[in-house]
Amino acid sequence: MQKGDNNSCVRIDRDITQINRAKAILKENSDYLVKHSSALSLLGNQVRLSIVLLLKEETKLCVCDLAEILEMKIPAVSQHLRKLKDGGIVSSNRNGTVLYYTMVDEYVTFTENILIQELV
Amino acid sequence: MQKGDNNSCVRIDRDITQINRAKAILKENSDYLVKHSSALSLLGNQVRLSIVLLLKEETKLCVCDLAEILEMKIPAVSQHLRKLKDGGIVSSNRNGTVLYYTMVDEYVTFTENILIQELV
DNA sequence: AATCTATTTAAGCATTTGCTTAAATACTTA
DNA sequence: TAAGTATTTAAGCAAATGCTTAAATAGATT
Repeated sequence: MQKGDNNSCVRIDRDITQINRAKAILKENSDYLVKHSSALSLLGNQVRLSIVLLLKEETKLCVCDLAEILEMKIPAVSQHLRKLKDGGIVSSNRNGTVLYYTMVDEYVTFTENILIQELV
Repeated sequence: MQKGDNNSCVRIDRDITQINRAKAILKENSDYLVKHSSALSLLGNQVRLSIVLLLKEETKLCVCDLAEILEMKIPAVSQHLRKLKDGGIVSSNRNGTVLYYTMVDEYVTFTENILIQELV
């Protein structure tokens, strides 16, 4: 038996200075990590990333358009849009019965910086 | 009753040219959307984003270190590392019994471009 | 007011995710 | 080769995700 809970390791040769420095990094960036990971989890879905790409290119689209483009049911698209809206990534503007969705400025740059990159 | 399935909308005034252009955008970028959304879904988890940040700062860390830093059980961390490895974001190098994890070069830039950004 | 269109919301369900504990590997050293 | 350390893998389970259908809202038109 070693120390504490049975799924730990010992590593007497571990670098305690490094461990503490790393813990400090985590603490300093905690807000940041929460915000970014939740934004990224919203974009880490093919449907939502497609919506974002489309809104960037076409400026504004309604649920009905998006459902036709994505070949999905309207409620499914609507639920994705709600998540994007709750996450502050898109906003909506009503024109009569039609609700047009648009990218929130801040996230235009954010997603551009992501989408610009090539992956192998 | 309108056309097709009952969850569709009519929108006779919709811009068919725009719909088709948007469909083309989706088709052109389909590979891209698959790759990026899966990479982003990996980073869209607070634990994994923390690991990536830590590996960027500390160059290399083992499961044991990360478990201590993140205050998590070793198997939980190991499973996150496996996902990151399967996604090509990190790689591992054995030194004796210890497996050190490192960022894959390609993703250093990728994550830097993401992490660099401020979010309100 | 009644109806229609666009959209959201609710409820139900299958799948995925992320943890936990326990068991299995891999490498090292006595 | 036996025992120890680091790590992974497996199994089980609760919570989250993403779809579906059906019902509820919101604004426009008759």
